[in-house]
Amino acid sequence: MVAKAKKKASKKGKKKAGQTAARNGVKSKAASKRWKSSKKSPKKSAKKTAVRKRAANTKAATKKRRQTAKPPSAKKTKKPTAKKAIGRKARKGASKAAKNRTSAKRDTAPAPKNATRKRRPATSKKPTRSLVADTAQKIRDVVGGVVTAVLKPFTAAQRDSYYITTAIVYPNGAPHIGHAYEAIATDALARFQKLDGKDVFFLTGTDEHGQKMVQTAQRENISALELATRNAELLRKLDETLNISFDRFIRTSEPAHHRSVQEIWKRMEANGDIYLSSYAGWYSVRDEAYYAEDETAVGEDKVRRGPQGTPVEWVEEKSYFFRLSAYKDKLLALYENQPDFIGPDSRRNEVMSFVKGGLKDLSISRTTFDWGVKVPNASEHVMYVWVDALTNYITGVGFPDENDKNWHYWPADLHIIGKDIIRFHAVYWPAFLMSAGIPVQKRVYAHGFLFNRGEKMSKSVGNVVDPFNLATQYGVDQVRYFFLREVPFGQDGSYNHEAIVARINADLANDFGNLAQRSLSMIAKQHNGALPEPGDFTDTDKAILAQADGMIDLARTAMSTQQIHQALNAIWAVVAEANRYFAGEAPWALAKTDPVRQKTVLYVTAEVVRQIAILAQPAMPTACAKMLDSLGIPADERNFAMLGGHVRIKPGITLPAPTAVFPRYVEPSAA
RNA sequence: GGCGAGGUAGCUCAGCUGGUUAGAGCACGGGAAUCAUAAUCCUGGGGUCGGGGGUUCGAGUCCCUCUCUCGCUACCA
Repeated sequence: MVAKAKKKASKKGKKKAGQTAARNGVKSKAASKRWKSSKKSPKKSAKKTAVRKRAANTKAATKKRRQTAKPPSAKKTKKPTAKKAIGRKARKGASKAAKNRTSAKRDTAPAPKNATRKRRPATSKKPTRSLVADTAQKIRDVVGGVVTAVLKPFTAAQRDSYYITTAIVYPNGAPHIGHAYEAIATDALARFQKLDGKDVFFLTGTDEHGQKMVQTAQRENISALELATRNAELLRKLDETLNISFDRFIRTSEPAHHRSVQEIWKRMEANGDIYLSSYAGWYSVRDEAYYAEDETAVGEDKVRRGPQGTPVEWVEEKSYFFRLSAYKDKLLALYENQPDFIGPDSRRNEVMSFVKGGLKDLSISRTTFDWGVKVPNASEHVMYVWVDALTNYITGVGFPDENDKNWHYWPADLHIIGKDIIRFHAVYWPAFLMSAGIPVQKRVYAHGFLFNRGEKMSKSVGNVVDPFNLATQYGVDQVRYFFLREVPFGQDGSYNHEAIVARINADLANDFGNLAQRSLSMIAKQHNGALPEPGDFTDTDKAILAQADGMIDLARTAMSTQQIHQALNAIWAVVAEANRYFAGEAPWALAKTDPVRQKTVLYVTAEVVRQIAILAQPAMPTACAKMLDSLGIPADERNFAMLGGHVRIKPGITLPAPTAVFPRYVEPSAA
């Protein structure tokens, strides 16, 4: 009983902490607390679409292997001890035979189920091709509805621009790994669209106002603006280090932003949605949040404290309110009519249930500090948090100047944010926009949090990782790849040294880097660096080419719902298959027995590597550029229009000496 | 308390509208190859699918129940 009560109490405290995340920008410490104990990452909708593909891949790959394998029955008498074991083995053997039959059947099946299988070559010993088609279809089956919904409001003809944003960061400290993660992911999404032909605008920046900034600055004996400037520069430097391709870095202290915020305020006011009232309660300066009476307690020192353990004081102040309560039905209609407005699905469910529960009006101004945007015609008021912060997304493209050269980008296609601020982006922001008569953004996608060895990063635990150090230690592209591939986007993720090294060495050095190296060095040594002219393609060649050609569609499908890891999975399935192809064809042996055939194999491999390198650019721009240099691909032939098989690498061109693009990570001590 | 999502190999996870023998990656064991950044390829062992009922010819896959985990949210004190 007591324990239960205690548990409840703490639960409540945590919850409130999360709600007051307010000004903490992208990720609040307090909000993060809630995730501390979560051992497993939430498995939600993302996972469903995510892994289906992978499963399909691997399954088919296994089938293939089994087809070429010896009859399993030959080995079945190994361990006749346990009855169970025998039964098991026997079953497995039978299973293999059955699977062989089915996959054989599938390969000769009369008609593909659907158009997506059109690339499937006529016949082959490798069922992996159909696997690609299957995969594509499966992804479509799962997310197809969503994809079409995304595109519904704007057909391609009407709109080829793509406006994407990160959340703006609260710069009261140095940027941490969470900022790096969000920037990397958003950058990969932005680069993908750009390479795919979209006119992309990518906004990021800092949310600089609020009392906490003032307090931190006071401690350091500098002004809030100086503090903001210092940390904004650090953040910008981090972005540059990580190769983030933002188009504009916005700071909310900019005069342009103040103008913009005041304008949206006026429009909301003109619409009758802002009114003056008063706000009273127990206020914690340190948390910058109000607490209900029952959330506070008087301690032994006779000081009343809030759930975060910070002192609170009774404050009554005039405050402007936004009539959020009037938007319940409109918001619900928005979620219904635009099912893809919030992602992942689990977040959508949460938001909808929150809104269904009824909305309270929002306090949107403060008189207790003045570091912020002044309320029009009420200069003793400063805007409080969300009207100010959220409006950056329209300031960034020129609001309120609708003749601005960038205004056509609005409404944003995608706001990438942390899961702790989903409500502000999926409830408040569209309500503000509706009130002001501005089109609502298309979509909000919430990513998860990162944990160091499963634990939240904290100074006391001593596991704070500086994102700059990560980049230095492992390499920028390596870090980017790791986070994008390792963490299903939308779920929480965990990272540690071993996992990072494993990805770098296995995926990048061994699988991809070495594939390029082993083929290109053969071209360099045996063909004087000239890309050989291929002979006729065998079914095997056609199979691997078809799989490479199919990558772009898979990637597009995955990326349209921000399943970045899924796109990379699809690409690396081809990397694996290409290694199988190379080993199977053994061009080093063909050099002596069948030189013509060897040329074809080397050509096909180069072509597959080319497509992989082009498609992996959003994740690893620099390394892939080097790889494409090694393949002699001109700068203007590195976009996604060059994928899919209608364009092939040109034989005959002389390639520069290959260099190791993805070196193995060797422990410093062992080096 | 309400709503929602989950509990499948050592780890991370796939398994669509129920169908013959439950899968992958990583890790581990064995073998092959030697072009390549000692990088690759093949192969094996290992789960009775949280517990218990039920429906069905047949359930990881549907229903009930218990239990545990996680998320959102309300309220009491």
